[in-house]
Amino acid sequence: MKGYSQFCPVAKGAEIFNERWTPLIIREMMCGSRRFNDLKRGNPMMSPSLLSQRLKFLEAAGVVEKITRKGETAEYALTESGRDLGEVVTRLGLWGLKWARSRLTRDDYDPNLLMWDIRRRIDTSGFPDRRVCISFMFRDMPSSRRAYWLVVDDGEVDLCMKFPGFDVDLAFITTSKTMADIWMGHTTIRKENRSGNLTLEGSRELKKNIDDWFTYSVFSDPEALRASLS
Amino acid sequence: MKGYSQFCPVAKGAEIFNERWTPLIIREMMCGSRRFNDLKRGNPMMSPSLLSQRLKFLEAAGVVEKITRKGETAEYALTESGRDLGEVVTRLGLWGLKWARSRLTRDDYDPNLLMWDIRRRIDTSGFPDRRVCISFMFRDMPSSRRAYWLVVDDGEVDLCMKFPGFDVDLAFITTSKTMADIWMGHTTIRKENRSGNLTLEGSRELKKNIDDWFTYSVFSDPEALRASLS
DNA sequence: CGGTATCCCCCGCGATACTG
DNA sequence: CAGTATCGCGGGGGATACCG
Repeated sequence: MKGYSQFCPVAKGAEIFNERWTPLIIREMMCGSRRFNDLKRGNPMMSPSLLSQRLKFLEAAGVVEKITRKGETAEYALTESGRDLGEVVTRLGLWGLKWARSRLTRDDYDPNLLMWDIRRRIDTSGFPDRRVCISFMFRDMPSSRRAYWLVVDDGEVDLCMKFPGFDVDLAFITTSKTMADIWMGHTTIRKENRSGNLTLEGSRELKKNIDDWFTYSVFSDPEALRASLS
Repeated sequence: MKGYSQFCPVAKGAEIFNERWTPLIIREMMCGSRRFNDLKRGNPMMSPSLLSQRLKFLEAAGVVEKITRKGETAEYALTESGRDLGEVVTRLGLWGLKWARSRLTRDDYDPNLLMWDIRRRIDTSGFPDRRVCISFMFRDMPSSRRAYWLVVDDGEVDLCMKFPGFDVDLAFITTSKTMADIWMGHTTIRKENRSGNLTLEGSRELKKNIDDWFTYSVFSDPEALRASLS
């Protein structure tokens, strides 16, 4: 993007922040993604060349640093400047949550992204010492994005888009919109379960403890999120 | 800008906020501009058609409202949503002030914009009950943007780019960069006056009271600005 | 003054392929 | 897995003219 030819700090900030995709790259990093393909996965519609270009620009702008250790794959991290900018991203998100919810379209409810988000925040600390498989079935989606499996093993959570071949311990059966609304904290698992929009099938134990291991989006509690900002 | 196809509130916010020029339009409104040409003057590099387009978009997004009173010229104002978004703009500015200052280029020091900003914040309450004319001469600028006059009369401040024909009560003689640095609070009038980067010629009275009527940018006091945010 | 209409260029960026 | 290379188009947006 060309500059604004203004000395105003808002203009100088916008020259960096207002590039397309930039807030979403920073958000992804704040959520813990450090590798190229993780960043890409969090932004599936972004082409790799554009992501590469943006990362270089943000690096030059002092927002991101690339860490290359020999033998290891490169990682990207926010600098102090980047973490500061991350607070702007969060506040933009809080604004979006409050004022732009009505602009959500069907296209926005992509289960790929939703599952990628959910996967990241599964709390495995209370899980049994064996492999656990949790399936998600989105009735409203075409076969290509209808079914997902989270495989929890030894504290690791893997997201599969093909049946991994393991017994399913718990199945979520719902729509992508209901699941996204749950994830965003606009409703709860228990409420949607009771109303019939969400069916849970499988382990009683996992169902009982669901509030312990199924962690909602950080935006599900706006007050707490806002309070966490400086 | 096409959307991101993401339900994430950051993405929905960015679909509105991250359009080119949008933060600067909102900043301009926060500073009190309400009419089309005032908004345009605060963003001289923006074409009128694009400004018109953006205003329509922001109106549709619920950020701006257009107020049309018959017989009067249309005005634009921030809605509650827009004022909320204004806080994001301010925080982006605070970030830019802290982390993007080094990216300032010569192009950014446009005296037109600087004078437009200064004009807006002259405090006329302590001025005498007669017309006062204050000139600004930027030594480093070509003739087209070398000289400006602020004419204060009856509490109104007019910005002239041609000599208005009035006696000059006080003259600022400096460079655009020094004046911008003063305006942004990176230095002060007195300091630059002493060091010789700024020459003040004219009324002793106006010089003595200069801290009363020459108001710096809101960004000159970041702590106070931050404290003013919710 | 307060915009709209038009034209056209350029480049951002999406798509795809490919490479180490 | 971690990117780079290439290509082509679409439309964003800059410039200018014009209208009510």
